[in-house]
Amino acid sequence: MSAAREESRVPGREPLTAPVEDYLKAIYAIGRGSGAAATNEIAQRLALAPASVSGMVRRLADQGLLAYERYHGVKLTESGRRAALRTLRRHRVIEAYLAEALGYPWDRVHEEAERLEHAASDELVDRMAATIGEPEVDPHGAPIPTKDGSVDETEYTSLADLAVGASGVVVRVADEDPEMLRYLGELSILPGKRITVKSRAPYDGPITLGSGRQEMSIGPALASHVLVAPLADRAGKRG
Amino acid sequence: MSAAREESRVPGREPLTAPVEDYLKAIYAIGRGSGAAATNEIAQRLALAPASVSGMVRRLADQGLLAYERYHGVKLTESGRRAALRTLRRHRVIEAYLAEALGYPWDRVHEEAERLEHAASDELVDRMAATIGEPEVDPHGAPIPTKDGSVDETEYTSLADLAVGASGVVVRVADEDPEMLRYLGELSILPGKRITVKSRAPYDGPITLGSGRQEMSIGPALASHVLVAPLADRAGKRG
DNA sequence: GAAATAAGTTAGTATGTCCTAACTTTTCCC
DNA sequence: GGGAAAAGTTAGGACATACTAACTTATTTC
Repeated sequence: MSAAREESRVPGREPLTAPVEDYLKAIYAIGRGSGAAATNEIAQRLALAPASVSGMVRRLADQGLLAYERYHGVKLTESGRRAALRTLRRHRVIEAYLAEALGYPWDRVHEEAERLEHAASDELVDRMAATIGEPEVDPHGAPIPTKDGSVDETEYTSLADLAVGASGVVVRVADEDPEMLRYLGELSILPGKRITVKSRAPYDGPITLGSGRQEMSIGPALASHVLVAPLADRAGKRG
Repeated sequence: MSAAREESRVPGREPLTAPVEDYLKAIYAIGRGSGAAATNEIAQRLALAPASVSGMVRRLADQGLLAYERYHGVKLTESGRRAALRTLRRHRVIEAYLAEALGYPWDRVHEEAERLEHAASDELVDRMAATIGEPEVDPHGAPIPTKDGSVDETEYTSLADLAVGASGVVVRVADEDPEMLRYLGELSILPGKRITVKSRAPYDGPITLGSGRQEMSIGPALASHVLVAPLADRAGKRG
């Protein structure tokens, strides 16, 4: 490799390429850190052909980032997990910074962060985090991994699983689709909001919610992306 | 190309690759917008083998970004010049932002900007510029191209060319070497500083400068990177 | 103006990442 | 448990970018 390529390395971390970082992030997201990831699912997340994934996971396994058994999916090694979390930290700090410091709307931070995360040095990310007061979550409520590689992996309840009558505080919206985010924003279903399930139509029908003095109705597909911390004032989970 | 690659395109501008943007910037810098650039000089700036440049330059010419005549160097076309200035604007706005908003020292903004310039959208760059008050120069005093593609191309006098007795205001340091920048910082030779040439030793010897109540001596190699706007209070240029 | 030197090009190769087409293995279902 | 469907792999190729080695063109120098 040339001197120019050497120079393009990002200081403060291993010189993983952007595609490699994307693979690791995807595998982490699928396995939530622990479980195995299927070739097809990786391919779908990254919008690649399954054949391309087969080739790449072999190389990542050779580099010690993945444990790979042919025909049986992959798992992150400890080293792979650390790399994935470093990228995830960069992504989420950048998202938080764009929203806080530069006034980005929450539906557009993801796309920008998706590119910057590969180019930003750890120093930049740390300065961003310090400037906005060491945030613990990104604008969608996703937890930001710490520098030493730990993350809050609490599994929250989806709004689609909250029983009628139960209340909860929205902690996270687990989707980056700008349209969906804008719509939720209009309904003011945002991290921190308190919400009560008023009713639920049968056959996976619309869910009626109360939030403050507002009342609204959303479909289960949307609700499934809204994660809440249930409040212990009434019922528990749905059956 | 795959959907993933499509997605990685930066919105708000042509999807030029990072290497292509680097070539255009280098060619612009060599030709200062107008003149021709030699293959070898491009290669040296980018730390590439001349043969690699021959290949790339042909492709850029095919794309209409360069005018290329075999064995006779290249020139930017109007379209190439515009692309170069867009990248230069991104680079310099980012440098200014890193220094202003994130407290980066002036000797480290270049390296970070060198990577971010390829990943940042025009929207991000515009928000950065707006946030720090639409700067006109970067931390080294280099002019920031405007969105519509114009730049201040004033040619300033180098400190090495300023006559004994003449004064000037430092407008720019035309080098990105961190060590050099730190040294100049220690001497407090910074954009905006007023400086007088007190004496000049023969045979390209050290130049003695006065700045405020300070007096110091620098070599001509260093002085040649310090650009000044001469003040009309005493002598003119050195012959 | 011809030889020496400098500058630039082509040819052939490598690397990383992607693709499609064809094949193999695993899983599912009756 | 055997065949269909789903999942995954290999083979072979493309593309962008880089390299080295060998060659060609341009420039300098006497």
